Amino acid sequence: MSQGVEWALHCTVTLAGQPEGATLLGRDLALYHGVSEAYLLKHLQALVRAGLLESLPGRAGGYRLARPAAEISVLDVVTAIEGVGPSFRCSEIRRRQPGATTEAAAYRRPCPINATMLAAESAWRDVLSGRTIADLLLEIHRRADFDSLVRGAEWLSTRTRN
Amino acid sequence: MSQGVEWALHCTVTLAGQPEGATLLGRDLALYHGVSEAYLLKHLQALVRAGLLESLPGRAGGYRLARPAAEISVLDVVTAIEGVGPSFRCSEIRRRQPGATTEAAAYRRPCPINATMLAAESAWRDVLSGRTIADLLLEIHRRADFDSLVRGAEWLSTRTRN
DNA sequence: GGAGTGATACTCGGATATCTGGTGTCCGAGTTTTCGCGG
DNA sequence: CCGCGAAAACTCGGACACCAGATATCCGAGTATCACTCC
Repeated sequence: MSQGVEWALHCTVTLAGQPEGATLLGRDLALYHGVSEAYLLKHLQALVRAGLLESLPGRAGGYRLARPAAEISVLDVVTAIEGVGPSFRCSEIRRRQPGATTEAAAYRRPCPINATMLAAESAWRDVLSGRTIADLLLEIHRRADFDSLVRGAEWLSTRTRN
Repeated sequence: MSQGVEWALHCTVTLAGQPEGATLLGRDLALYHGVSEAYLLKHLQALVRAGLLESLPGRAGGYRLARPAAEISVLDVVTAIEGVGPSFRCSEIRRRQPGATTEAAAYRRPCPINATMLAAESAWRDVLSGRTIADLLLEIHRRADFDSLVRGAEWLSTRTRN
């Protein structure tokens, strides 16, 4: 799985902790998390395309959530980065084995191997779609070291726009 | 996810359908599934290293299951090919954000983001570990086209060894 | 002083290099078979 | 005819190229700001 997923999730949670309507620069998000700015922009771009973030262009630009954090699931962020397709892709090799029939009707049901893998991915998705960014933000506020949290919030507050 | 996982699963199921103790050549497994022989060997090798298959060297060589199909889970095969590590890897970027404490005690708990991803992967693993190769073989025998099944079995029977 | 206007500075967006891991292939190590030879 | 032995044939195992996708980066499109000018 791409490293960008982690960055995207942290950035989304960070933006969720900002005041309503406020924006943060991609540059500051990169600085805050200690990652490459140019590369992070590429991932933020993907989040914008997926409709999770809003980007304001121009000099007073920045990023902010496109909808409430409680309505953005972790799965939304993951699929925005990784793509929507299943990671396991069945190439239907059963049709190539000797003696296999050519009738399409025999292959309407997915082969059990594929079905199993898809079921596993479905379970994976269920967990991720059951957790929202708002949940993560709340959890972090509860679990994190208090002083670190305050200092981080202070650092961000000096960069918040609007 | 690697294409080799699909090949490995099909080969393992195929071997599970063979008589007790009988072997099949890697070459025949490749022919049967219509895939590259040399590349398939690479994956079979991984299954042997993982202790799922047994390989007999020499002229009378071949592959067979190292233990009963009912004791080989789908997860075993997948991890043999893909590796045991989680696909999501947390780089602990929370420690790099401004104002973060350096005390290790604050980071004993995994960050909620990582915890969520790990929980999802755990659910994924649970599904795969709950399904055995024997289950898949039974399911295939039930669902597959009967004639194709018979012809496939005949083709294999001429190549079975021992 | 206020409004209009052009230049400017700054931000995001897509197009462009680089590199790691999956994909694909090959030849050598090792074992069984087989053929030949001798008893 | 039977036992023995060496050579051969065949199989798996690990080492070696190749390529797609992730990684990393840069420059251009677009907009709010700002300074300057004019009324």
